[in-house]
Amino acid sequence: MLDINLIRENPDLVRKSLEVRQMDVTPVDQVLDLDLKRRTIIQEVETLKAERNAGSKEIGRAKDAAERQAKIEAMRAVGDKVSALDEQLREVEAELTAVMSWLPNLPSEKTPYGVDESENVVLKSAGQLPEFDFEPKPHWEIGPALGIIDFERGVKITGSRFYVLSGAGARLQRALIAFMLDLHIQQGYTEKYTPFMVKTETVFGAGQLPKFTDNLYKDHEEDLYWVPTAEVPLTGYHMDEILEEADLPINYTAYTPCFRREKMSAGRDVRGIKRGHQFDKVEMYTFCKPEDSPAAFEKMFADAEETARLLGLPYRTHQLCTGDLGFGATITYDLEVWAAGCQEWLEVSSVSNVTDFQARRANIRYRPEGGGKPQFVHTLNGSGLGMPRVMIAVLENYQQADGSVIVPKVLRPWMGGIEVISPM
RNA sequence: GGAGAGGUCGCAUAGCCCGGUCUAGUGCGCGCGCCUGGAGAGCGCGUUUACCGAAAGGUAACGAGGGUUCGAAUCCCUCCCUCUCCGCCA
Repeated sequence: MLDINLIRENPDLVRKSLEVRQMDVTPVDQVLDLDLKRRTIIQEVETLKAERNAGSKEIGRAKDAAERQAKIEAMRAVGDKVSALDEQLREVEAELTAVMSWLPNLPSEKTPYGVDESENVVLKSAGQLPEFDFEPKPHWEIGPALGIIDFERGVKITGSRFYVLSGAGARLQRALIAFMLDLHIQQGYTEKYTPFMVKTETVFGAGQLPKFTDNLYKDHEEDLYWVPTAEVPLTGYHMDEILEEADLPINYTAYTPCFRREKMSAGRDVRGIKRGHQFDKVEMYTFCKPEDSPAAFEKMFADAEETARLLGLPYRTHQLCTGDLGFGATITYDLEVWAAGCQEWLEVSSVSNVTDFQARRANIRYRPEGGGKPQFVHTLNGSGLGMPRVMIAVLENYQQADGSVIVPKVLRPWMGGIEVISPM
């Protein structure tokens, strides 16, 4: 959510931000209009309420019955006006919130202009692309051949885009999760195990509602959503709280499965495990003071990079341009790892500085040391790498001519002595 | 899922039966000051948040949302949560 004061005082800045995101600017005028209506009604209704409060007190003190009755009649009239205006105010405020909740965050001045993802800026490449003296296979061949990915069973149990990991494959994923969590803990994050189902307010706070309704799974009976990312419950963790400045920054890491309907991407990336309705991910999340968020952003991205580096995966990084920037983000770096089999760079991490956008929605503030008004915190989120895609890269880059796959050294502590995954 | 109890200003509580003097008393905690060689005790003052307003000031919030009323922490309804017991269950 944007600051209504900012929109009121600097509407051109907000229009500009919508333009660079290639979005329609008319909501800005709607907001200005509704905001004016709102404030007009508030002034009117609050004057009447003050009158009613004073009048009601007099009634309490009034001795003369006739005078008292007259006053009651008068106040009843005032009360009716108040009710009518309150109703109007509710409507205007609901409308205002509705429009506001669709406005994206303002891009940072450090985010380069661009129309769409083709204009994202390359930051760097790191690591050596693996070389093979044979034709490297895609994971959808490696996995089934090794008996560690079972597409048919997934489809049988649930439907298309679902799969089962078996034996060393399932274990490999568990190793990845454990490796990442332990690494992030070393990097200064506190592990959280959160609910995987959350209520509407929580999804709204993280900025996934109302815009991404179509991508969420929902239990309509209980009015609960399945988390599309750990970012959602981690944002909600401090919802409606006032944190102490001394406690900031707060860094969390969490493993969760992620559930996405992906209606919009139907038909894309259907082969293999690249894009499913359910996938596992380890997330990093930070709450900090506004002035600290640029540095926290660089740190979090460095932490994501370290994850790829330790796994020995060649990667490259991008900065998203304004046209490709996510809804709540002001600035985003993406990290892609190379997958030798499908010959593709796979996006495995996206780190964003969300500034106070989620903090406003979720009402997360901190009290400055030495007192003063509570301020909104800044929040940042980043994937500590999405599991299936990292798994793809590991399987495809570490494959050998005989069809076996070498287990990266950093994962071996969790593999129970398995150094090479061989056909069963 | 059933029965009962309860949710009030950081914490603990009073107020609710009998609606107005209650944004709300008290204790603890916390902050500032006095006192003291210093500390403690003691004393004094202060100690939620949001919104509207240039300001003065005003409005709102006693789990949430509705209702009754001139007026609701207080009465009525719905929902949520916590605790105790029962049922069921990994």
